[in-house]
Amino acid sequence: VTAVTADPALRRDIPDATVARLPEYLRALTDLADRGISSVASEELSAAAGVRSAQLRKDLSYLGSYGVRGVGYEVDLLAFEISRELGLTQDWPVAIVGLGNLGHALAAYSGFATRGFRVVALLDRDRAVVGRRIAGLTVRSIEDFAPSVLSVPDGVDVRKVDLATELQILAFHGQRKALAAQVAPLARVAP
Amino acid sequence: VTAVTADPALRRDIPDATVARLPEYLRALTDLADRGISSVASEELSAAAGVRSAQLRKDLSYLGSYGVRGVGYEVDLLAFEISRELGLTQDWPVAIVGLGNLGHALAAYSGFATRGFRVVALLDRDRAVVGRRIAGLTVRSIEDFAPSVLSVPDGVDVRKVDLATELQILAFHGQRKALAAQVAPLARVAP
DNA sequence: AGCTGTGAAGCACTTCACAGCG
DNA sequence: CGCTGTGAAGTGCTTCACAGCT
Repeated sequence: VTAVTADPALRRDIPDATVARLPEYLRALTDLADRGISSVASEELSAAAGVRSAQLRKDLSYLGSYGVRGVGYEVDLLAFEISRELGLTQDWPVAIVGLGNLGHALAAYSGFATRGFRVVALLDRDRAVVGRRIAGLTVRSIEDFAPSVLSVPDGVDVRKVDLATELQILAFHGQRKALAAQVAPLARVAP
Repeated sequence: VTAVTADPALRRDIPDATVARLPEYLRALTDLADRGISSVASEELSAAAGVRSAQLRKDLSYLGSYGVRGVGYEVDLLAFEISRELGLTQDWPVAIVGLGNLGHALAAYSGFATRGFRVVALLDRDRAVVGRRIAGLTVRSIEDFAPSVLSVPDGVDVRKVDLATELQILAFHGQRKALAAQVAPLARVAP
C-alpha cells in the first residue's frame, strides 16, 4: 500500500541515520537564522553541521524538495520543515525520574526548553527528596524504577546515553593512536 | 606491512560499530561476575547486552578467540580481554571543563570512577566558580573555551553527547508511531 | 553558470547458516 | 552433542558524479 497523505512523516521511510542527523542540521540552521542569514547552500550548511555536502543533500531529499537549484536553501523554511519532520511542532512533555545530582542539573537545564521540550514532572522514590521544589516543580513520589535492568513494555522507545561508555570509546581510540605512533618506524621498514 | 605484536589493538581492524558495543558487553560481564557467574554462552550474554547472539560472536571474533566451543566464555577472562582492548588497563585522567549544574553533577558522578576514569581537574572561566572545592578538587581557571563552535586540533577525538538531540530523535519516532496508528485502517484496505 | 536532487556504485555492518572443535 | 568462530549472503548507509532545473 502506498498511502498518499499531507504529512511528511508518512510519505517516506527516512533512514535512522538520517533522523539522527536532523537535530544537528536544525541547530545549525537556528544558528544561521540568529545571525540574520536567510539563505544557505549545501556546501556551507554541511560544513556547519560537520558532514559532507552530498550527505546533507541526500538526507534532505528524504524530507522533500525544499531547496532552490542554483541558489540553496531558505533557512527559515528548511528549519520549519525539519522541525515538523521531527515532530517538534507539537508539545512533548518530559518527566525526569531520579533527582540526584544529575537529575537536579537536568531539571534546571535550559537546553530542553529552548529546543521545545517542557519538563512537567520530577519523580523520585527517595522520601528525603520527595516534596522538595526544584526549578519551579515539586518532586513527586514514584514507587520504584530500577534503572539497572530497564525492561521496556511494547511500544516504548528508549535511547541510552552513558557518558562512561563514551569515555571508554575515546579510550580505545586514544590507545590505538598511541600504539600506532610507537610502531610507525616498524611499519616504514617494508614499504 | 603486517605487523605482528602482542598487543590486541594492533592485530586487527575493529569496526567502529563493534567498538561502540564493547562497553556494554563489559558492563554485562561485570554484572555476571558480581552475581558469581563464571561462565556464559553467547546466547545469554547477548540477551543481557541487548544484541543478537551472532552479533556478539562476530564482535568478539575481532578480539581473538577467547571462547570454548561447546561451553561458552569464561566471564573473568573475557572481561579482562575487552578491558585491555578498550585500553582500560591503563590510567585515563579526565578533566571537566565548565562547572555549572551539569559539570558539578559530573564531578560527583561515581560512574566514572567505577569504570576506570579518574577526574583530575576541574576548569572554569567564571571567576565566581574558580577556587571553589567540588568533590575534593579545587576548580582552576581556564582562559576561554567556547563550547558552541568546537574546532578541534588534528589528533583530538571528540564524541558529542546532547540529551536534547536524543529527545528530538524520540520525538520523531513518537510522532511516526502516533500517525501510523491513525492511518492503520487505511493500510488494511489493500493487503 | 551554479546548486540541487538522485540513480548508481561502493562500502560497512548485520545476519545467516554451518563447519569445526572441545 | 553443543556452542563457538566465520565465510557468504543480505541489508542499509555513504559517496560519487551528473542530469536537471532556476
